[in-house]
Amino acid sequence: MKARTRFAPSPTGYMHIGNLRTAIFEYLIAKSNNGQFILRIEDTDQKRKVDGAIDFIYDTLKLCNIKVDEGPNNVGMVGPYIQSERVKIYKEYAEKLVEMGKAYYCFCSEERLEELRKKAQNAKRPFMYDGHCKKYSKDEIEEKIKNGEKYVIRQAMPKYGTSDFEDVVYGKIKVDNSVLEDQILLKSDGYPTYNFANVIDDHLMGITHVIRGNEYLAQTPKYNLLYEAFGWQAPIYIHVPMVLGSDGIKLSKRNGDASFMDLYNDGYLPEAIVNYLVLLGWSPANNQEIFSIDELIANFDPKRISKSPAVYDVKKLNWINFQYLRKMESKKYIEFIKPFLEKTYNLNGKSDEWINKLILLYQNHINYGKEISKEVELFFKKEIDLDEECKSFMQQDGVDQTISIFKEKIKHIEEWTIEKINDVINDVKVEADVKGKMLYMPIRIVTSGIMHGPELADTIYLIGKETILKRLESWE
RNA sequence: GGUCUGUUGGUGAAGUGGUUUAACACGUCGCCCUCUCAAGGCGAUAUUCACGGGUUCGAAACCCGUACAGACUACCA
Repeated sequence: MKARTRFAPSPTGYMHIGNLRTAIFEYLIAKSNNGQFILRIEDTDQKRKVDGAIDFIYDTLKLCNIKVDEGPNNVGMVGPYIQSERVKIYKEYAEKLVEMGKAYYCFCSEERLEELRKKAQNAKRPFMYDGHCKKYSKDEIEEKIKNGEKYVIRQAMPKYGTSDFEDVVYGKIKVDNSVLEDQILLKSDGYPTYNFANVIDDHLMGITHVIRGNEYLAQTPKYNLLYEAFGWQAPIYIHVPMVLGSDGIKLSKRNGDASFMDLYNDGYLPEAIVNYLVLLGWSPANNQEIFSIDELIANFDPKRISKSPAVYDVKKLNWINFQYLRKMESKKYIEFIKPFLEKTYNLNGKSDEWINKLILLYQNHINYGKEISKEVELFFKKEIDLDEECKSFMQQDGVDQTISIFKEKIKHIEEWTIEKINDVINDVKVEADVKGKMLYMPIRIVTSGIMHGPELADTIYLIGKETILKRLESWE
């Protein structure tokens, strides 16, 4: 079966990873069924609209290697793809529904609704619109509209019986019709509500699989009633569990790094983010953890989506990103990391060869791009400042001798290469008759000022002859 | 309050009635390697699947109840 899925965000200019994950699931289901992935912008709430949001969504998806087959910027056969440009369509269908007796005009004022709400609250009863406006005749309605009275169109829910449907991940969901409210389909500003627009659009756009957050699970019977009223076939429903923050609360802007762009800017690879996100709430039949997008398409099975919410955990993302980073080709890796280095350090006067070596030195040290800056700090410090641990190490017998031999040898080194530096260290080993810690640590401390760092010869090489000699001179 | 949903270790999770004395991965801890850090290797880390009943020869898995959590209950999506 060919699938058509859709990603239908509202254009708020921000995408948290829960949203992105839904988009990924939608994309994977479309592609694993040889189908299309559609982008539809749900901007029926005009107050929340943000300029440039559509391009932002396209950019994000593109970074993630998710190709939009049809959408506002690459229009297909079932456009327009922005709901605010489809208001005529919704109005037409809403009126059709009224004619069929499945919906009705409602002229109730906000005040009246407010009063009903209060009454319900006082009586500790759930609030439900009372169907007050159902009573108007066709003529009365026409009259009211002619007089410019504001109206909405509400769906007329059945009062008895139950509605059920089958969800791919949650199974059978059953709801009593009596708890379904006569929800608003068309708002008084002429715009449809989400509840209406999504049904009309999904049908008109030929959407076969609806993938969305499980907050819609209990609402779906209402949508099915709409499909039924029009005589349309309801799509396959795949409701997905929420993504929670580490505090166990639903992700939101306030979680900071829960936004894709924040992660991207911190130097997480989009492939790694996608890979991680797919594993939140879904698991493959085998134990594979690292997936290319094509492998995901080949392996994704919506039946294996979990029912319970997943907590977003950066530690695992770090690990996955690290797996991608370490497997990158040197050239690509350097290209990727360099901007993060440039952000914190002035690289003027440093050769490309130096920069590249430095970056490569840390290929298996960092989890994400931004981490490079604190790792390489020692190579940009002018002064070294020994801590207590270093100082006390340097108090030991024989250390001074090791240093002076090293000083002498390194001063007369022929070429400043890692190999030659290693030769010098080896010579010191023989001449001073020390090895292991007693050989390396004194040299390490005097040259770099710290006890922990990458390979000594590399470190010395990158710090540079001039600085090394200066540090050795000022020792004692 | 009502409706719907969920509950396996710090985290992601496997598991659909019987080699499960609960996989795998992240994390954490320990050991090895090593001048150190990182990486890598090895090992430890849930007497038990929210709780209480049942069904069954046998339950994390099936049923019922309770607790807790979340979502929905908007002219938001």
